Amino acid sequence: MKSIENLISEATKKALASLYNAQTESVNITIQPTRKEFEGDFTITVFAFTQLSKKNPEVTGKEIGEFLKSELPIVDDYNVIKGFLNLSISKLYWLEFLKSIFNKNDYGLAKPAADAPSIMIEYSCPNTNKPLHLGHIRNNLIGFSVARIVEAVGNNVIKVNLINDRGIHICKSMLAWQKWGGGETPESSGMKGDHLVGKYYVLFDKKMKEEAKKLVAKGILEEEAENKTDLMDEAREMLRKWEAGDAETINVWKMMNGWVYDGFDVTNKTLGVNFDKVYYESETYLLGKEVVNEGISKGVFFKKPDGSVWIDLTPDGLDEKLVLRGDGTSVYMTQDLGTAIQRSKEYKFEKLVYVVGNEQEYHFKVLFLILKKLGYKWADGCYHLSYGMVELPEGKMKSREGTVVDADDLIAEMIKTAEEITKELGKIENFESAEAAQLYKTIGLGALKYFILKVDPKKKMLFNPRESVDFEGNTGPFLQYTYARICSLLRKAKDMGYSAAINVNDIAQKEKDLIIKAYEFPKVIKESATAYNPALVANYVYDIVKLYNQYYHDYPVLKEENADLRSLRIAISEQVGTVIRNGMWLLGIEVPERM
RNA sequence: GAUCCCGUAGCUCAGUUGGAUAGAGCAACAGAUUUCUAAUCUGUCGGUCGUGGGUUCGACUCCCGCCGGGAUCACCA
Repeated sequence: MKSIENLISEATKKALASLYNAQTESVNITIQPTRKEFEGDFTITVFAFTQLSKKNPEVTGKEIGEFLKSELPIVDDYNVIKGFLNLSISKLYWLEFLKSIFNKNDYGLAKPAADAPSIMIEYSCPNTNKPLHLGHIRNNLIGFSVARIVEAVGNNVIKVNLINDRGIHICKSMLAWQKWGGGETPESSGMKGDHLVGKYYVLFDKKMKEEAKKLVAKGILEEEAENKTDLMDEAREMLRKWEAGDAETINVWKMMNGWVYDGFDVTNKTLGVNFDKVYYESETYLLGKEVVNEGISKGVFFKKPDGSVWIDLTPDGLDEKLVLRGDGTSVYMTQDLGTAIQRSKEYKFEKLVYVVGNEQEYHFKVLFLILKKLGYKWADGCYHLSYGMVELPEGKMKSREGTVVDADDLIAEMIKTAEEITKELGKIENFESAEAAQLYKTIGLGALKYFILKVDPKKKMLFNPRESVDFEGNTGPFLQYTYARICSLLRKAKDMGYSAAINVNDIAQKEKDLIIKAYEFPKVIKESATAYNPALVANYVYDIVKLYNQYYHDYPVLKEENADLRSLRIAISEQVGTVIRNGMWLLGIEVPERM
């Protein structure tokens, strides 16, 4: 079925050709929803056509409107205000449209064909030296939601994680645990593994600073002191041992990373995010070296006298960039080159999306440019989904100042608040305790996820703890509530023997508004997939929910005595419920059937 | 110093490839429940869209300058 916009657009071109004898190949026709203060459903801006018609906008609009009205059966009427041609689409058409999507539980969600393009999305990418925090939550939620959205427009999606499980930071935790841990484990301490390891990372930092302070007192420069501590030496020594494959070091490393993975799994499972494939840096960090050699022979890279390898990007307006250290060891760029190339061999993807914070924009610009210069065709399909930092009312999160919002704490807090508010409202007296616990989780996480996803990923966002636990207005629980209320309505309808049906030939304005809104759903998903922006879906769901609540308030459904009207209202309610459920699915937010 | 991003109501955010009188939520105030879930709905208050130019029939949107905030430019990750 052709979209209305297409029909209108084509008919308008026909009008221009037949009325004004115009060439319409290159004419761009802008069609937008009519603003609600005017009569009509779609609006064509006619200013641009006055050159073709040689008449003023009013007259041009009228002539085109008249043409469309007689030519297009779906156009019932039109009016022209200033240069705007407002078209009213026939109510019968909207009812037909409603019929066409009605009972489709997966409305808006396309199933990817087997031969559909593949898109790889990398997100999360934590270090294993400390637990996840609010920044990771934003990353996880964006990555997971974008994956669903991209899938819903018909792509095959491969969700991947790249865990930074090696390096000096992990050695710091290990060293501190060996020195002062006394053999403590998650079991013996009762601590979640990632938090336990994080505790030793913090302890290392504290002890090292104490040592550095003494060095400064002895006259060593402050900026050099930390690097000159014995503790840092020991940590570096441990890293060397790790790289040399020292058995004892590897064992401790494996054990402590295992604790961290168990911890991450719990957090990710609670958040509801997952991956198709997990990469570990310990397995990929050597990958890029060969590529560097190839690059030298291809003349893309060059070697400096000290042996370090560089690429000159000054012709591209960037700097010279190091791709391999003088001692032959990798830098970040080396690994990322190698990993990307390996992935391209493992999976045939058309796009590779990196969900990474905007502080790394330069890095990815360079990475993609190098891949392109190395001749990889798929480099054009690489995209850095660069999201803004999460800030707190008192400023940025700083681990040194202890202002980092821990992911597990935050999630627990949201769930607790959901419980308190639910109990306060006294809505679920007849719930089993397990059912109630599930509901608190659904609501608490719904609030958190929606709070984060409703903001454009590209923008930095302010996380105000007080506002995040607000469950009224433009919030996740508000959307969930509307869904639950629809479910309740449908349950009652069923009990009363009423069913949904579309047997009318007239509808109220608010009903038409809702159908039009539902009509926009697939379009919104497409836009949101193109822009990798879940906020478009979030804001859309909010819009339709707001419209529906007004409708719910103004129009009785079950109390309506006219059976046809009643059935129509049930049908509309059910359809809105489907849109809410599927929209929330795209955001990774669950919806409760009662709350 | 160079490059990039951001600046919309007291606060948090929307605002489609440039379109009509710039919209929501929160906060404040005033209302609506014998009626399908009031986590709801309605109303009031709130704006020189940072600022000055330019392009255009038309600019929050595009271009240039300036002001303010942030990020990046490591043989760190």
